[in-house]
Amino acid sequence: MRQSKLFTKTSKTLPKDEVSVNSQLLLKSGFIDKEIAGVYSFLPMGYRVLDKIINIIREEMNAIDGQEIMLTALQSPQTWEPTDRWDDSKMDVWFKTELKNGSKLGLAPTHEEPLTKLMKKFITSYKDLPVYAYQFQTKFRNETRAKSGILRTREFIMKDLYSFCRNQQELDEYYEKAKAAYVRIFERLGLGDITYVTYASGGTFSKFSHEFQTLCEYGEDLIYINEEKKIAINREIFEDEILSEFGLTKADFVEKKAIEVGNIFKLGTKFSDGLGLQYVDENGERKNVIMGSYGIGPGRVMGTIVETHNDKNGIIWPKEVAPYQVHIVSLGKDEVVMQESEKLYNQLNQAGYEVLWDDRTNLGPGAKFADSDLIGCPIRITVSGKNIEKSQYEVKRRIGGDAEFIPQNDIEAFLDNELK
RNA sequence: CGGGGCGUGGCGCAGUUGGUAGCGCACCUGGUUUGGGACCAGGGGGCCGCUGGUUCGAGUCCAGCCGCCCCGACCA
Repeated sequence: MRQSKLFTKTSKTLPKDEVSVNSQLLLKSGFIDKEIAGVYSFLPMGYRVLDKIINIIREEMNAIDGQEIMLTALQSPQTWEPTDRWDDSKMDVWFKTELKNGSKLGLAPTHEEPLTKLMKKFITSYKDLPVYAYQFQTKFRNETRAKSGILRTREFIMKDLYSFCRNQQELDEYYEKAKAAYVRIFERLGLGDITYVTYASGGTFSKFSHEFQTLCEYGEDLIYINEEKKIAINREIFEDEILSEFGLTKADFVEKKAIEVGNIFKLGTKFSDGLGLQYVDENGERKNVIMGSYGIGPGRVMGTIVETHNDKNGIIWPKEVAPYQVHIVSLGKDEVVMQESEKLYNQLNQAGYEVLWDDRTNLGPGAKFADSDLIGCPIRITVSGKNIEKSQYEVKRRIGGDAEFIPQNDIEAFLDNELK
């Protein structure tokens, strides 16, 4: 991408009341735009990051036999009344509206009911199970208070996978596979070191659910971690009685703030019972399907990455999710510099790298370096007259350290080593 | 939903006792400049959040409403 063609611009200033690091950096760099409180648009660079996060999640969901679908955001009360979740006192985040003819509609805050209802059309026998379906879909939640940039919003994309199993054992096995998939996802997203599988309350059908909590001072959750056993416990179940099951006491844990980036939950028969999703087993008996749900919010993940990967100059994207892997910065407007830059740009594109080229000729070096740091691509290559004379490229990692000078012929080998 | 702060060109802000609405950034034109947010000269751009009130006259005073941020409560 030629930066001169990018319609977004970086900004030097921000509203003084915009406090969260993720909103500051993402707004300043032109990755996102705020429409209203808790409602954000993703602009070209931000959407590239979001898309990369989504694709990593998609690959891991496919790897555990997830079948991707796309359910509807518009929902009818009939779908939700059987489980009593159309009632605003039971589900208090509904956005509700109506058709011209007066029929009530709601914007889906989650999708257990519609998918369970859908599955009634396809699941009748034990031979139809298990089934795992997931989607990346916009959820609408009328939060009383949106806050923290893109960490708590009223409209957001969620990956939600739902499992449909014959029995508890099948669910338990799949649940463990999903948990392992989630661990891989957060590793690939660059959050592995600071993300903890956290025990949380489980509801009617299992003792625990699991949250994926990323350590962050700006997080709104409190968790308790034991590094030795790699165990983390959510605040709501941090009690002596529960800790004793792990052979631990409160003194063995350290309190940390964290952001909940994922959540997996055994639903049991709560929804299949409510909506009548049953199958006939080998003996001809009708049984409720056993369900589970598995959620991640890609937008919140993006905000969490920014909160945990930045310095005073801007964002430091992990290589897996950076909008571009390489940022070529051309200094000056010499014909030679521009020609050499374009040659490198074409070469790296052909080699399969994602390249942002700052080809703008109306800015000084300071402005370009500041923009480059703010945008936060992993590798910056500076092309200037003095480097061209020496047939070398000047390469700097966004994560830090001094610039290195790489002979022009070795640049692809260098990048292979850094990025592959 | 309770408390606090704030709404003025695209963005960030100033605006005194009520009296022609300003500055910086960005933008346009011309010129100089180019290794960490350059400079000079000229130029364009405003329902001052909305509605009503007081007044000869309101960005400024009063009332109501709307919106934004933060803290708290809430967050299958």
